[in-house]
Amino acid sequence: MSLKHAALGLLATTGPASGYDLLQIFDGSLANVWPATQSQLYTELGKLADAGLVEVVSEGARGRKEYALTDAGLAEVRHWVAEVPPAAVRRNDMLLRVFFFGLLEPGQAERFLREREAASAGYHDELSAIAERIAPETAPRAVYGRLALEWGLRYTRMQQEWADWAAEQLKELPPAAPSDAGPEPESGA
Amino acid sequence: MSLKHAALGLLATTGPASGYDLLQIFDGSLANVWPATQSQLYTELGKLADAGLVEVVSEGARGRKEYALTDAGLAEVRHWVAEVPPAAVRRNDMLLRVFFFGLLEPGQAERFLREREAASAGYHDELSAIAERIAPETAPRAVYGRLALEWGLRYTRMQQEWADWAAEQLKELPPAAPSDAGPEPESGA
DNA sequence: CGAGCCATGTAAAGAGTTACATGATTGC
DNA sequence: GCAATCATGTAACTCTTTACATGGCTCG
Repeated sequence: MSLKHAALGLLATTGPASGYDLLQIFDGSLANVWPATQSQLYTELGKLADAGLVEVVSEGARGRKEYALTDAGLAEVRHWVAEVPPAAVRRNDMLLRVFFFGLLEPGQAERFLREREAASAGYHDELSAIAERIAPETAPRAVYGRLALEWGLRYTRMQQEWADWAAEQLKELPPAAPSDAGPEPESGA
Repeated sequence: MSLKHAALGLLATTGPASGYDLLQIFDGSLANVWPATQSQLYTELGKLADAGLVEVVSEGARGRKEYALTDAGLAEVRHWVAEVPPAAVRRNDMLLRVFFFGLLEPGQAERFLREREAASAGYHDELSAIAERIAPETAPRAVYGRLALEWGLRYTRMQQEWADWAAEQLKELPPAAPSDAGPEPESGA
């Protein structure tokens, strides 16, 4: 549902571009919020052209097709950004695993959380590095990307702190006598 | 990829259950981290049975089929929880919109962020209410669910604070003279 | 006996991923 | 000429959503 709008939005902000061009941008800045594969992008551009939201404005070397937004496409993406409420629930397979900690051996859950803590810290550092790289330029085009980046910094820090907190919580738990809700459903249960 | 493990995990923690039973649990506690539809669950249980990860242990009234984990299923879900690294990137259509703020009229982006701030605050309150409802019981089975709940509390607060911060940032921006990276790609560009 | 819940399934369409397939151009 | 990069497309498969379809049981 949103690759459509991601493609329209990119065309709107960067001007006419080929599928290949858009793909570079996806793999660059946008990959963290909306990854897309080559296959998917080309298919989507075809559909958008059929729908009249984009049009081929020039054909270059090697069969290169340059797409540009139509007025309808611009209206569509503006509407989507400003007026369509963002999706509320997001799937989270990390948290899904947390729900099933009861199935693990003692220590495994804590190890899991410590790994998450470290991974979040590492990801936070990566984002910090990016932030420093773009900050000096104060690139005017990057303002909005910087808002997203700040979200990432806060998110990764939050997750790091949460993982630490959660790991500490587990320490304080009684060793979970396997009587009540133990991880023993086995076949005979 | 994970509905499979969500279903296996539920069967593992709650013991044998029908598709209908699992659906109630999905719509209850698990809906926030991994929503599933009725259709999807029944199909998935069928596939899991074919794969030998679950088996029908009894058939009740109204065609009710009760599924239980097999040893293979238990091994699979334990492996998934403890050893398969959680997915790194998560799509976020809210942040995708942020990248395209340049397309909006002045004020629209700030309004968007204020709405997000309010929505996050509201969601935070909902989670708080849930937390208070389960806290007094100190239900021993809910420990892990509480870790996830705390994640939600921290996440919603983080997002609320970020949205406020981001809205303030936009205020401080120069009114974006439509010279450089302006939102005017139009047809003639 | 009818409403509401219990309970299961299929079909179709929209997204996304992975793999395959092809060929032109540029620069060394 | 060969490698890297530019550039596009198709096919098969999986996952998710929405809608359709069916019927049994329970309680008032």
